[in-house]
Amino acid sequence: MHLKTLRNITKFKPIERNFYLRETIEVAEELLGQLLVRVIDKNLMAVRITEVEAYRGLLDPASHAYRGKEGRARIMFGDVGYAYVYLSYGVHYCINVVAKSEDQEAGAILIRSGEPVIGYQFMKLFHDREKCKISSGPGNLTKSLNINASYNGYDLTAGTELYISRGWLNKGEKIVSSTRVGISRATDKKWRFLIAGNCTVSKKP
DNA sequence: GGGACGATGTCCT
DNA sequence: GGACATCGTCCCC
Repeated sequence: MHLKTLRNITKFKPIERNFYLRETIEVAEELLGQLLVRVIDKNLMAVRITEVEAYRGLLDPASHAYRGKEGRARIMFGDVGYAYVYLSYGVHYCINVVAKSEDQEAGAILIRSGEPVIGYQFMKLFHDREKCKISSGPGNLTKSLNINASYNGYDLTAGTELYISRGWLNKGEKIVSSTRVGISRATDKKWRFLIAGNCTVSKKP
């Protein structure tokens, strides 16, 4: 990251809860460029979010919330700004942030990829990869930031061990949408958003 | 109770 | 491009 940009960030302050109290898809798009901040024993790490997917509620067949609130996705029916973390394929953790308008019963955004901006060397202790690959894809992202199931239900607005803070979009960066990755239902919905051309995006649209 | 199946990543050919 | 690791959840028998 450029020093100029770093100077503009006076403090890593979590984004307020109201940011997430809007239509899931709208929040998803605006999450691009924001910072996912991780603090472990006074070590600071942050990635700039480059790829996300919106998952809605009872009307989205691809969503874990599709079958109702009595399953693993019950967090998605709760208050906004909290993390929904689940184990994928028995191997990888994936992290979502709950976001929905007051009209929506459920909704969350899967954070798929990020670009390391702070603490890359520390991240490598958890996942030793080059910068473009270390947080590319939902499983790699959680591995590089040492996020596991204990963060399911964690408040991402508290500003403690894990939170989201204001970031930036670089000049000329464009946001594009595409269909979501790895799903077998509702494959027509273009609810994946990414920063075009960024090397950390997991699968080019 | 049991089996199929993932919002994936890696390694092999 | 394909096999497979690996386990929680869900759905059906």
